Amino acid sequence: MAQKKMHCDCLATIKPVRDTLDVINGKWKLPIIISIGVGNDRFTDIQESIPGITPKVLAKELKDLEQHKLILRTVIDEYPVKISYQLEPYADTLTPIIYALKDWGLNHRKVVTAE
Amino acid sequence: MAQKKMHCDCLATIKPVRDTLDVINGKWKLPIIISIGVGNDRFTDIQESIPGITPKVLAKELKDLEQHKLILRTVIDEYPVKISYQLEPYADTLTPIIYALKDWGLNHRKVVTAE
DNA sequence: GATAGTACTTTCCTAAAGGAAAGTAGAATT
DNA sequence: AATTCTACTTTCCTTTAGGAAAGTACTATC
Repeated sequence: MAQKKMHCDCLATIKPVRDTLDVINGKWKLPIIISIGVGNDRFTDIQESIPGITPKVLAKELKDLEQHKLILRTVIDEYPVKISYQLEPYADTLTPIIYALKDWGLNHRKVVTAE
Repeated sequence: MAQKKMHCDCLATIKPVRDTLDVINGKWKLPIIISIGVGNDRFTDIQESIPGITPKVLAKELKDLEQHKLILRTVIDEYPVKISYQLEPYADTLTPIIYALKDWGLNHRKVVTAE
């Protein structure tokens, strides 16, 4: 028998984790979802609520998130024309992830500053 | 008074989330932690357990994770010299994040294939 | 002296992410 | 005709991530 030392299989966890990372990867997608979730529905408000984001990056990420059915873009036909961004209900399923990341980040800051 | 329309403040959430993302960003760090956590402690085993990873990328990410005190690198002085990678206890604090990402990924696959 | 085994490193390359600064579009107001 | 407002777009550039293929270092065994 070709008995080899085998690595332990962990694909059952790695694969879904990577599926998720493919959707919410990068520096900006979760911050944008958080910002919209908290009530910022206009391009400029979202931009101002996220330090360091440029309009180019914001526009690109908003398109990505729209394609992933996480946010909804609505044109409001007033003067001047406004655009409203809202979370799709599906975006709420990201809440546990956001809280897990927030909690870890808060604790990590304590750990790092305690050093 | 210079009353402006104000964006809603969400920095209390965005900042810790970004702190976390700074540590576990990229395609490979969480898969590596999962692999080591499940029992793969050797370079080659970790490499084989994560589809698509190259030795160069694995070596770099292992160094990053070691610097962040998430894994421990131990030299075993046998012949041939072996290296053992283990999770630091601190890496266990990432478990809630990993499960949240795994659960979301599993559900997302259902959602996407149902379309 | 050659070979094997483990854990990488090196080189070279492409693609994607990110950023600064300025510009544009379309309609209403002055 | 010029200005204002919102929501972007455009250009140009730098940085980072990722990947393929081959090579290296060390030591023990044959």
